[in-house]
Amino acid sequence: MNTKEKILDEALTLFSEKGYANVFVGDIAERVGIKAPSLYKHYKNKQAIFDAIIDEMNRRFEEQAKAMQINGNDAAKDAGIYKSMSEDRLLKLGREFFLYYLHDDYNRKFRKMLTIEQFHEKDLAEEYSKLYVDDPLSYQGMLFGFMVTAGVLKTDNVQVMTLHFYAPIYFMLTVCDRQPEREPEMLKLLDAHIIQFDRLYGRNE
Amino acid sequence: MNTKEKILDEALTLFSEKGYANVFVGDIAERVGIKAPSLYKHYKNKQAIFDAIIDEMNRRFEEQAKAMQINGNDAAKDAGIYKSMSEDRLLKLGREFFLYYLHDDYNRKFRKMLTIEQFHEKDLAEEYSKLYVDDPLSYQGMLFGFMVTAGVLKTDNVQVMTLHFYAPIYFMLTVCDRQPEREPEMLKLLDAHIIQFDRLYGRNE
DNA sequence: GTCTATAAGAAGATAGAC
DNA sequence: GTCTATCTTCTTATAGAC
Repeated sequence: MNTKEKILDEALTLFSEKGYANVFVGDIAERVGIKAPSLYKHYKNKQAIFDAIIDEMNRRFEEQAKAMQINGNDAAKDAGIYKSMSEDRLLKLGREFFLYYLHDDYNRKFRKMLTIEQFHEKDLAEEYSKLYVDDPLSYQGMLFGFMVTAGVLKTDNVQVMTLHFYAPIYFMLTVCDRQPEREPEMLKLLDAHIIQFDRLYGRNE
Repeated sequence: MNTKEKILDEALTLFSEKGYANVFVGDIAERVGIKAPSLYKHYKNKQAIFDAIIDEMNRRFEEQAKAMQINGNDAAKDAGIYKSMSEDRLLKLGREFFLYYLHDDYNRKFRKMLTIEQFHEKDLAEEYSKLYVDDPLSYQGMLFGFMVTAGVLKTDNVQVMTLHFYAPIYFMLTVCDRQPEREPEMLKLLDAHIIQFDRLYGRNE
């Protein structure tokens, strides 16, 4: 990793812990292993570092979204994989999603940074809602739509069913972001949530 | 309202919009209608204002919690009010809870302030989780426990049922805090959520 | 690209008159 | 209790040598 990338990396770490205003250019420089003035050879000013983080994370999320869309569309053609969607498989999927979002450094730090900065600018509020409200509901809603078609889930309101699946997961994610020591407790609750979800919405044949 | 109270009030408003670090003592003073140095006759320093907000809000929440506990216990003795808990009544209760938390100035501003500051100190993380995770789950879990006993709701896991009711409400609350223009959309979704919740968990006799 | 030195300005807080 | 004036410290950012 070159210096310019390392600056973004360390800045993200600090912003996610203290928020933009409480991080000083000198703090970032120290972590990178340079002095504050050297940092201005890489970025015009402190705000430019923040903006570069947003741009870089947007790039990554778009890349990821594209990959998921392809997966989703491929899966749609093969309804068989949904027909065989047992409770165990739903559990595995839920846990993987949860643990990935929780433990992936970029995801966790960026989410925490946006949590702190979401009220500061309209753009950031929209970014937060896109990433943690609308995109997940839309993507998971699509998958659940397939499952309803395939007959493994049953509902007359896919949107609310998706909300019932995702909102508790989001809720537990925010608890772990705030209090990482509660992760074991939340993992247990996550399993109980998915099992109950499957019993409520599954065909249970 | 005297000056000392007005300082707390204006500080809370500013902290909830910009976060502690982005609010300057002069900003608070200006809103109160005095100059910055005068403010130091009322509070030792900026941090003392923040601490006083926390203390004052804790006092209010404890007061409120005490009142709710009394209501809850009284209600427990009168199981009849749960037996007659129709879908319409559940809807009304859900909406009232949601709109109160969303529109009550102290609630909304304090929640936003804690959202911004939750990662800054362990105490604040615990405060946030107490107010918006554990206390609501515990209180609503108690009410739902009564309803299960009364036979209007049916489940073998009250904890997860409570999570299924509360997490979507919390989720929609955070959306409205971030993007108040989405309130109508969220109110519609709230109704759909509660109706579906009632159909999933209600006895539907 | 990194450093030291330093300018420029902001923000918290105090002193002391009224 | 409020004000003006001021101090001190911190922070961003630039200048210019290496």
